[in-house]
Amino acid sequence: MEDSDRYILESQIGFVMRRVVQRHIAIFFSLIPDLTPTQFAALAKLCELGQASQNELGRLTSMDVATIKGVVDRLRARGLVLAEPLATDKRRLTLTPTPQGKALYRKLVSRAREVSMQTLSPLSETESQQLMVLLRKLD
Amino acid sequence: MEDSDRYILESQIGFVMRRVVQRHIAIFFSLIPDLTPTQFAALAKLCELGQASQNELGRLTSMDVATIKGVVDRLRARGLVLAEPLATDKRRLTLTPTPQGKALYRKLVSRAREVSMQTLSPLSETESQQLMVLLRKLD
DNA sequence: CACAGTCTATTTGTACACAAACAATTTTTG
DNA sequence: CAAAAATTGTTTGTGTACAAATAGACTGTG
Repeated sequence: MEDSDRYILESQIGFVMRRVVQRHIAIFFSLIPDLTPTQFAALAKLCELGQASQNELGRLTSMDVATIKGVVDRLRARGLVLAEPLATDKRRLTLTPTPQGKALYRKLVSRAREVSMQTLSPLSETESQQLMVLLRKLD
Repeated sequence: MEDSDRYILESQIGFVMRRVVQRHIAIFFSLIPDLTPTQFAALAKLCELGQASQNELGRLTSMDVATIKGVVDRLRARGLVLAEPLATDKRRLTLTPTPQGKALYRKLVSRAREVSMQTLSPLSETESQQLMVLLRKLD
């Protein structure tokens, strides 16, 4: 009764994940100080698609409407993304990466791969794959 | 060359973890709307310790000095935590859970266990343990 | 003992993250 | 076709999260 009553914060999945994410973000920042992980994700996805509406980009990068707006606004302010209203649907804002946006993405993508590698560096190849499989099930 | 050039956002550890954390927070909120995960972590740790300085509590819950201040301020505002300057070291703020804070913690702790269980519910017992072992290595 | 370095807490500024409410526009459907 | 429903984007408010700067208090060493 005593023992089962104890709640060990450090053993909870949420707590451990928060710490792992903190470490990951620190690694990201050390290798890519130019952009935040979120901004890079949005830019990467937009470069992959070539074009997308703001909402669409948010959905594909798992960002809330309010969040993606902020992220896109900052990318626009830095001249990495262009936004234009869509003629055929006046609700939508069509986003396109600018040449600078594409260039920055191309420059940073290898470092982004390195971020993932460094994050997983305490694990063996097999362990890394296992982890990804398990995390995907929680996705 | 083509294939190794592709950067698949959805396969990156950071992206997947962000999504898993989002799901976890949603589960947390559905079971414990009273407090945020962070607030609960701080309260739980403080109840475990009985007492701690603000900085100490921050370190033990992996929160930045500015973050723990905000969290503690909100717990104090709700009468869950009491803060008193320490006579023997005037820099420190001694934190103690109030009776209401302790009562709330006792009330919520079983639900917090349930949050962890629901988060891990897509995994078998063995898989959950594997995941925790792997995440701890990235910690 | 003095003072340089460390520690604690606060403040400010930037950036996610999400809920809720709103306006403007499609789209659906009765 | 007209009203209802859904979609897109914006705004506001709350809550992490972290960097950097500051002030006050302690500690250690010369």
